[in-house]
Amino acid sequence: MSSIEEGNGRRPTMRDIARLAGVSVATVSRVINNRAGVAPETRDAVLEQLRAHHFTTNRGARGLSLGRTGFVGFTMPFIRADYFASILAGAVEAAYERDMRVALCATHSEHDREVSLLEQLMDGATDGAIILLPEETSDELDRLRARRYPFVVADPRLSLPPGIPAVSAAHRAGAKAATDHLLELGHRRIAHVSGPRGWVATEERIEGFNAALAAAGVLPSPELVLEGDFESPSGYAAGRALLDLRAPPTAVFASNDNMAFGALQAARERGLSVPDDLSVVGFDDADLATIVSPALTTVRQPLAELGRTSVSLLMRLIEGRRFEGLRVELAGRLVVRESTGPPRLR
Amino acid sequence: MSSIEEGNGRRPTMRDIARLAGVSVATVSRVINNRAGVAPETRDAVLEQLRAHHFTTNRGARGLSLGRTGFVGFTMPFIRADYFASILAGAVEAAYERDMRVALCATHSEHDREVSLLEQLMDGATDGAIILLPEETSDELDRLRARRYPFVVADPRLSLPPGIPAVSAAHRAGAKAATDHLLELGHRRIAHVSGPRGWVATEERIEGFNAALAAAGVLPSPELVLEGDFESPSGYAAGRALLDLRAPPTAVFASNDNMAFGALQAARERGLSVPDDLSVVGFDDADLATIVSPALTTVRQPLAELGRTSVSLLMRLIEGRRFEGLRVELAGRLVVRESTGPPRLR
DNA sequence: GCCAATACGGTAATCGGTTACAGGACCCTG
DNA sequence: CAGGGTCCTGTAACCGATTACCGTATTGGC
Repeated sequence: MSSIEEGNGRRPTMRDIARLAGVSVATVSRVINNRAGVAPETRDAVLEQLRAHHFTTNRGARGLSLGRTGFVGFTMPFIRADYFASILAGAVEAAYERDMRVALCATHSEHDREVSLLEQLMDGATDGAIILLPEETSDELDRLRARRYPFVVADPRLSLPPGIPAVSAAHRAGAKAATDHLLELGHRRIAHVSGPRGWVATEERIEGFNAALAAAGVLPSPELVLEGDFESPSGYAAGRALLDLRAPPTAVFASNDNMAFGALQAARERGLSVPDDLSVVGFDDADLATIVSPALTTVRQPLAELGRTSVSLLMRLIEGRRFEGLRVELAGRLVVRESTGPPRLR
Repeated sequence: MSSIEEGNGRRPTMRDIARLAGVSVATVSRVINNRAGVAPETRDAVLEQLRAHHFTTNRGARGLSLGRTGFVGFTMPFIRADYFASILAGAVEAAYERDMRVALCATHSEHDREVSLLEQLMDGATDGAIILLPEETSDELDRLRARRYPFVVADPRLSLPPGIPAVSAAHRAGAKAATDHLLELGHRRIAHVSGPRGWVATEERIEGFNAALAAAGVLPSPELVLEGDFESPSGYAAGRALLDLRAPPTAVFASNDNMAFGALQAARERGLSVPDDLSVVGFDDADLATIVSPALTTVRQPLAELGRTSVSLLMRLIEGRRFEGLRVELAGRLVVRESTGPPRLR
């Protein structure tokens, strides 16, 4: 076939193509970028060479010229199948549609590592970044913003200073919907297994939980609110503790699915039937929620959408105007499955 | 504080630093890259400016100069399933240790898209790529290799032409271990729910399954081998079909955990007890395997290790010598949990 | 006091694109 | 046929780093 790149392994450059087509690099560039002002025959000649030699434009070089890299950074504490992967998937999808790539970094929840990753992302390697569940303090985020590096916080862990763009889920509304559902079924002793205290997600979900109880005229009992860490074992432990109470709850609202699974397991161990003896509601709607038995009633978080929205917000930041205090909150919705039902009559 | 980048948002360049420190760019470069031949005072002066202005070197420009981008591409069909997430996590980790970034692409199992992604990765945007479960035909992969773009196939879907570096799991050995386990427990009517026929993983696991049976002197019965698609519903369907047989199996070895979960569900529906009435073994050791009840006996695949190994192989390709026909196979191991036991006496 | 060796540090080309600007060819009009 | 447009195309200066090569001090030896 041709000889430029088949044999010697060197990718053809625009200059190669220009020489072969007997034109200048400027013309080749015009053809590649579909700019007007090139005679049809010239265009065809160039296109032919481009195709014959499998030319693709060197992103790095283009980035240098344009001051854009075509990369979006994405830092996350962990890469896992559940929550994180869903958000990531949405972000990758949205980036692809905009002809951007996603540069991935896992921080392992180490603060120093995340900070240094951000430094590295800013190395002109990316045009901006999405920081999922940031480990940074508000101060650090503020400083980052002062440096004019475009970034968006996805699902902030702690509450953020104003002026930092963030995308999060509607924790309060979701928690309220979950609790309302249990109340409507007739439950009155409803427990809550929360996430780590202090996190935005935790506090707002507790608020939603309490708001629902208050609206229904149910007095909250502190003994029914236990703190977990969003991992399954903590849900299991909380479940056991709750079932050991003199007056155990008839329903549990867990702040995420993982902990709900743990609670389910605790109930199963006691030989309790779900939902007859205990109703369980989760939060997230992880893949597992439908696979587990009984299938979990849960608040569906629009995780992929969260990723997508983060990218679209970020692109707006990158492309131009700055926004002050831009916040997006995405609504979830309750998905009722098999793990909730009316309390057993006593 | 300083004035270069705080106010106007432009990142300082080496030229800025050089001017501020009263030296040339060459000297700044020498300092940055820790090269010898710079007087201590000069070095200090430069370092001071570097720090004062938060200089970080522009990766894109450095990439252009050096012909290296510091990016490794990673294409995968999906991000969600935990199989993928685990491998990705390993790869990101390994890349980080080598000061590389991972550029992520999800193909959604669309062949055209994957091919075009590879084109894009080769845009000088990455130094090489890892292709997980490639959609490409062997021909296409061969052509890719002819272009001298370094890449490694992780967990090949179809069997690969020689000369293409690949990292895969020890399917045969894993399947044999799983089947041996069931045989040792005393099972003789053992069913297998396979993956899609033609896939390397499927065929090799079937081979391992058959090898174990043969070694134990058990005649294989074709009616006990059903084809699934690695998704949970297909395992459920297969489970129902198997239990409908005149002489149902006492044990099922599913080619992955998802299908094993489906089989578990089918057994539960029939009111059968696992493992007393039916033993079930999976393959993968997904997160869910320990959460589900009874906890699933399964073959643990070293998924994160698969990602790590892929990166390390890729780096060797990128850094230099070519290897012909480099193949790595990673061993898994059987994890015995609660879903397997001796067959009920008849 | 002179010369060579050595240590530093600067100049400029380069990587592969983009693009402002200049300039040539051609056609049309008066 | 001169002058003015229009249309196409080329030249060359960037983008921000790396680095081969060359020039200049400084120093030490004799």
